[in-house]
Amino acid sequence: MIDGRLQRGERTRQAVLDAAVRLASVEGLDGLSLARLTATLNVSKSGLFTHWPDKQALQLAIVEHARRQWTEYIVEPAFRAPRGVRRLWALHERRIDFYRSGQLPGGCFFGAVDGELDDRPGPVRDAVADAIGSWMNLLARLSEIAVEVGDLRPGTDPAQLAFEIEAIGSVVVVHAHLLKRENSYRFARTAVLERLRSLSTDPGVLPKE
Amino acid sequence: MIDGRLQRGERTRQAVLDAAVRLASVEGLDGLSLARLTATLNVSKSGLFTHWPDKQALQLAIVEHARRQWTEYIVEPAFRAPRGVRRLWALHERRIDFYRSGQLPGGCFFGAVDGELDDRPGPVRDAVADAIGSWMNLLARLSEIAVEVGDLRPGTDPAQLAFEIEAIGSVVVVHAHLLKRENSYRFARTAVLERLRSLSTDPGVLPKE
DNA sequence: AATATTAACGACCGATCGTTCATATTGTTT
DNA sequence: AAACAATATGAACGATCGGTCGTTAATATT
Repeated sequence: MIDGRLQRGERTRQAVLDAAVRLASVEGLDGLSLARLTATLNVSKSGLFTHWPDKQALQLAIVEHARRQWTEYIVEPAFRAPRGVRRLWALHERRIDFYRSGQLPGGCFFGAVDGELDDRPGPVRDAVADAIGSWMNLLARLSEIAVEVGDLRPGTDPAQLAFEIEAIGSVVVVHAHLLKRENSYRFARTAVLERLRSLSTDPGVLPKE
Repeated sequence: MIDGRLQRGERTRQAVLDAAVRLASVEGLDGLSLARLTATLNVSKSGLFTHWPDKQALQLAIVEHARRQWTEYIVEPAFRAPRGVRRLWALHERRIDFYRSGQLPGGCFFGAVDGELDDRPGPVRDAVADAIGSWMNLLARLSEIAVEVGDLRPGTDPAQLAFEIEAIGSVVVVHAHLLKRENSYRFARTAVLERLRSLSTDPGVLPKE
């Protein structure tokens, strides 16, 4: 038995979070004002406080929502690739495709908010740092596994490789949106692909380009 | 003969811009409010309008100021290194040192503002895009020269290499400040150094680590 | 049918935003 | 000394910010 009232609330909540992540990918989390958020929705400003006690709680929910989207669109599909270097590559490829698909108008939620939270302590900052930290750990762990299964040469530093992949992946948004350089997506593919091939024991398992 | 009034104004202007770049490296350009900017200075909020007609004009001046600092602290010193791959490396090294030195509390002005201006048209956005675009062109040009003088292997794509160096350089701020990972600076050094060595005709001209 | 519960709203609050303006202060020119 | 020019200020403005409150609509429970 389903309570129609709770159902209605849940529907609204998801609609707000969807719009919020989209908006925040452009304006950031602080730049996002409640009035402008509700402007494009069938929700009043005071209606937001039915679901979240204050703006900070909403911001935390937004971060959580963006994180779920990231997992759903990028991490989970990549895990359909076989273990080792191919899974690592799939992760990067999915990410670039996600950016290029224009799913979020600003390109990337985390890219839009990381700059404004750098040195501003608080729960929101911690939540974003935790999300990005987990992503980094995932990259490092998959790199480690790729070494263990023999795809990548022994001696390869997983943390170093994770750092490099993340660098290439994160800079592409700025270059594509701010500098309007469409070739950024290709550069980002090439950079990581060549790097992985150079570390691979058998480059043949990776695509040619 | 110097007009003491103009002198005074110029002194104030520089003090404001210095503080503004520092503050904006943490809060961004929009997050920066005039009241908070003047709070730490001996200037009233209305006093700002003596020097700039509105906030946007001030923001443009701030971008210009940050750009001058970037040139002064990073580009010019790097040009004391000999032409070729060593100059390219010096550029990256100076940049990482600038970040690590903590000259700006937020680490990097452009890193703090690029996310919030991604898709928001206007003169400020254009100014930031122009600054970063020039920097990219410099990286690409120095890469090109490094190929021409024979330091880097022929066939090296300067734009691709510039993209990779910029990626490594820009991500280090987020990792050091948001994730508080001190090893980011070392990762960023190693990544570019190894990349350049792998492309060099004579890796001996580059430092070992 | 009467009562609780949940979702959502409009009106309003104090604080802060960027901005204007009349005025004061300081330094230069005549 | 008088007139002028540049710098800087405090008080106030309308707009917008995040947030509160009393009320209504819809659904569920008794």
